Amino acid sequence: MDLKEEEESRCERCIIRKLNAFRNVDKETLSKISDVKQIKSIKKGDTVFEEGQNLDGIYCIKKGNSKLFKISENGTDQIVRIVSKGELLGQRSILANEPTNLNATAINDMQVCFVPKSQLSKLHSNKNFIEESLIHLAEELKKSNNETINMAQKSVKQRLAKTLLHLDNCGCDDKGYIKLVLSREEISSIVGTAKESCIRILSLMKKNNLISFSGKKIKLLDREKLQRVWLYIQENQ
Amino acid sequence: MDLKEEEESRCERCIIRKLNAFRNVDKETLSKISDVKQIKSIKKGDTVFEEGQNLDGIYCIKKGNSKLFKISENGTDQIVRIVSKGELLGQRSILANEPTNLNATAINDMQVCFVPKSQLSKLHSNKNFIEESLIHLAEELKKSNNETINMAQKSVKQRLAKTLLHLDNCGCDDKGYIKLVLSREEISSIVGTAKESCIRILSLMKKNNLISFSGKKIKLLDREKLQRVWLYIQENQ
DNA sequence: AAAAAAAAATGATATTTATCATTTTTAAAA
DNA sequence: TTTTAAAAATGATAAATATCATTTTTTTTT
Repeated sequence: MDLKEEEESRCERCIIRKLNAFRNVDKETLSKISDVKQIKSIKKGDTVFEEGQNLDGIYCIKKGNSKLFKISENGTDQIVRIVSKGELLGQRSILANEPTNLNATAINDMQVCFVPKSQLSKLHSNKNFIEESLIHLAEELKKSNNETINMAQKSVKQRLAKTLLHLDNCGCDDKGYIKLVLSREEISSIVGTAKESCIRILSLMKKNNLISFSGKKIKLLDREKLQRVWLYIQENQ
Repeated sequence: MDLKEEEESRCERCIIRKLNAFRNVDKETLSKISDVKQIKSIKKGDTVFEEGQNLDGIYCIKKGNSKLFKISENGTDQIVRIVSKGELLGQRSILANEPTNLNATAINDMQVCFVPKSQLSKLHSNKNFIEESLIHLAEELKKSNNETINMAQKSVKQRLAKTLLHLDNCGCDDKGYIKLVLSREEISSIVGTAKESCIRILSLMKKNNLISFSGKKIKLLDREKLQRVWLYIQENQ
């Protein structure tokens, strides 16, 4: 077994362990799709796919992160989702057999496994796979509905607190800083606000000892208070 | 065939014709589920289901409209979707096998067909049905993502214009008024704003001859201009 | 290391939207 | 029909957020 194969096999295991969509697919089918799986490297800032593009497969993230976003007329992006290791990119589009409705760009250097449509159709006949996909889409729909409601009803401060808690939940480094390093502009694209507003509130949170910075990196100092900001329990500040 | 059976059979045809989810299901399976289908009447303002409730079936809307919404802490609802004749209620929850995440209430007097879970599982083994469900959820997810983006990036005026165009698209009466009559508060719950803000903008639109009123009913006078408001093409006003 | 460019931070101000109070209109009940 | 209640409309004001200008800091390039 040469290095490349070993690499692929490791990726496979990673998918099996981490990926809901493939969790219940039998080994035979998995080995069938893994035969043709291609591994691609995508540099930070590079595009995985663009809105309106016809995909001929899905991407499984092996390493790194991608942002799913829409570009608005005035140029400010809206990030809909951050996709991480073990998750799929392009699933909705492939399942609906439609062009993508969102852009996907690498937030940092990525490695992805590409599974062509032709191979996926093998999985399509697999009842477990299609049922997992259903459950996954149902889950995403619930989350997305909640996001809509949050955008409509929560203040920028609340949404920012929630975003920080969410990013923190996705992983910290050994010093407690949020692993996923985003620019202030990217953070405001998640929150759905102007970057100046975002920066202002971050500064305020720092002053109030809710968070601290190290360069661009952010560390949460008081998760409980941030949670209370998110839930809008007002206190002296 | 007594009246009740005739009624049921008409309902069945309505489903077959109008409902994507059942479009490709074979007649045999359909007749199986229609045997146990129950017809329920739901009065305006009454609850179909509440957030957190465990459903034991889905509702097909035969007549009337329902709003899917979430109640926020401060009491202002956020309407996520208006569901109309031929569409399903509770689908996401049943497919994910989870409690509902939204409330469903009758906007006007409704008639619904209730299909119990036990009957649906027969459909679950039906490849067409489950694939249609996948496509439907994928479509809903795309719409919901767009909603999130609109909430984040469009003004109240733009969102209101879009809401009016959408409601108008769902049907008008013979005099051109939007069929679905909503209170100002319900409209603002769709738009995601305070009812006073909503009323103010409606008044302004009326003054500018974009719309007219007849009681609570609204008629669109200039769909093109409303479209331009939605797209934010500014003009003298 | 110095220069240039990009990102972050801050201030001043304008705009949008929400909130509270009040009046008017419409619908429902007695 | 009169009374009562609810919904819609309007005004005044406050709060939230965006925008533009400028400075400071960080990062990148030469």
